[in-house]
Amino acid sequence: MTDSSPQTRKPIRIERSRGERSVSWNGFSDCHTCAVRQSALFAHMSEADFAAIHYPIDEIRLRPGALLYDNGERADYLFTVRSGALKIEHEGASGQRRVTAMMVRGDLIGLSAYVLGNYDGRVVALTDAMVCRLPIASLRELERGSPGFMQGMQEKWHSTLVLTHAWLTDIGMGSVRERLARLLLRFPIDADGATPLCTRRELGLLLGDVALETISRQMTALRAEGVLEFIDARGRQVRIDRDKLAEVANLNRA
Amino acid sequence: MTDSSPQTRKPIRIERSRGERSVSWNGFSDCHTCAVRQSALFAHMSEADFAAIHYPIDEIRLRPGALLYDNGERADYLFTVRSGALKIEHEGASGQRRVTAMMVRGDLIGLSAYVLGNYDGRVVALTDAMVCRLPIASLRELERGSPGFMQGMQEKWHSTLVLTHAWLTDIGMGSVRERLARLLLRFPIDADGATPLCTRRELGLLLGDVALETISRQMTALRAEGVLEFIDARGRQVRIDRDKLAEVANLNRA
DNA sequence: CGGCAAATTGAGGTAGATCAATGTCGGTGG
DNA sequence: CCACCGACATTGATCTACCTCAATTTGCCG
Repeated sequence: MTDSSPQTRKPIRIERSRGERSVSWNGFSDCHTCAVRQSALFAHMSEADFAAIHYPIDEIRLRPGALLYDNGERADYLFTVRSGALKIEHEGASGQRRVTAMMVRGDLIGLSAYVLGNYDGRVVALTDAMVCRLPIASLRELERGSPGFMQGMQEKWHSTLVLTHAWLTDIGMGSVRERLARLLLRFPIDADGATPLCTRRELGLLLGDVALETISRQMTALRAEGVLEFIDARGRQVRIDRDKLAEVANLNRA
Repeated sequence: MTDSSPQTRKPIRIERSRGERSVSWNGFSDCHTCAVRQSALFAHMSEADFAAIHYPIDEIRLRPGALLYDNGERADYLFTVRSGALKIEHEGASGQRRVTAMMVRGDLIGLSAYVLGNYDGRVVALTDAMVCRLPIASLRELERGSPGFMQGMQEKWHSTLVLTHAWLTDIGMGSVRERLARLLLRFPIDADGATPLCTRRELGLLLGDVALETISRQMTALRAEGVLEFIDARGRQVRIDRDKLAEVANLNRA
């Protein structure tokens, strides 16, 4: 509908490398055809509202281990996840890190920055991932323009809280075996039915400081039971028998 | 300033007994002299705004174990804590309960109900506690009337999130000894310098399903070390050497 | 006084941590 | 192409923090 001032669309190279792991700009998002648009922030926005965004929405590719943002950084963008998985970490008073959520397709990242102006927590990619980068300035425009926006924002905010609570109970309680099962079920499946994972060490951290050896043992056990099939020899990509795995995950209190 | 329509102030007996444990109405809150008013929702509200509340703010006394509200109940009130301690519980997909926060003096309870209309989670008193009951209808009036209100609400909301994250890291990670130490430090101290606690079982649940025997052993150990002094014979009330206890709590990663 | 709920204390079992060795893949440089 | 390397995974052998089961004690309340 409107011309989204194409001249502002200069391709920005985001360079925030972390060893060889990197974050890179990947092109402009075609929001109109994006499946995520339905589930994300814009669910009940009209096409007209949507077209009124005068800033470009970039698409960013993250490799495993890449840092999307760190705690306290000045925030100009929010993000929605298109593919892959990322973790949100928060730091305790005495320096301990704790994962408070895992974000997948459709989830909105960085929401509290909309209120605070700075990012709260730390976001790292677990697998290869794609995110869309939404300029906060655009969102503020929308807030002025469209009436239902702020309510949608609040709902989204609330659902973030719910997400965290679900994470806590699912991932924080029970035997390692159960919790690992629940965690694996949260990883997104790609087109060919495979599930790309992160390192065993990282899986252990996601479960809240579980030794990587313990994870390894549980993984091999699950493979032996036919719940997992290793695609990659290292078991970085697996095929999951979701019914069986759900069974394992549900062995909790009556 | 305004007449707060005293005729609406009929003393309501709240009866929601739970065995002998009960919730009871205790009188009308004198908000103007309430120390909590500073830290709570009304921090930057003018006296005039405040006087414009046309519903009574009741004060409620809760005995240990009393249920303030349960998940899914229709919500007409928010609460602020005047004294004592309460826990917030959330239920996981497979029925496990997990404590997601402990609320003490000045904390605001039930905030998400302001958006949803129903309570999210379950709130139970850990010790004797007093809370103020704020009619949501009043808050909506304020939202219309005073401009800074909604922002204050969002900040409060955000700080709730931060509280939960702090809880997670402090209480969810490390040895039982450390975590117990951090938990004890969170209990409020009453006028005479004593700290009323809850049962060992309950302490175990707060730490996320720790056996009550383990708690008992740790408590006696801490007493033997002179970190705690038991006032009550049963150790339901203790005097805490906060420096020593903080030391115990900080034995974490370098 | 009897009865009940909470706390303590002991003994033994177990999930998971820790230490250590080996195996395997993927890359990088000669 | 091979040789080497570093990161990751596996596997085994202990070790230990914590759970579980069980007995006993101690208030507290009708």
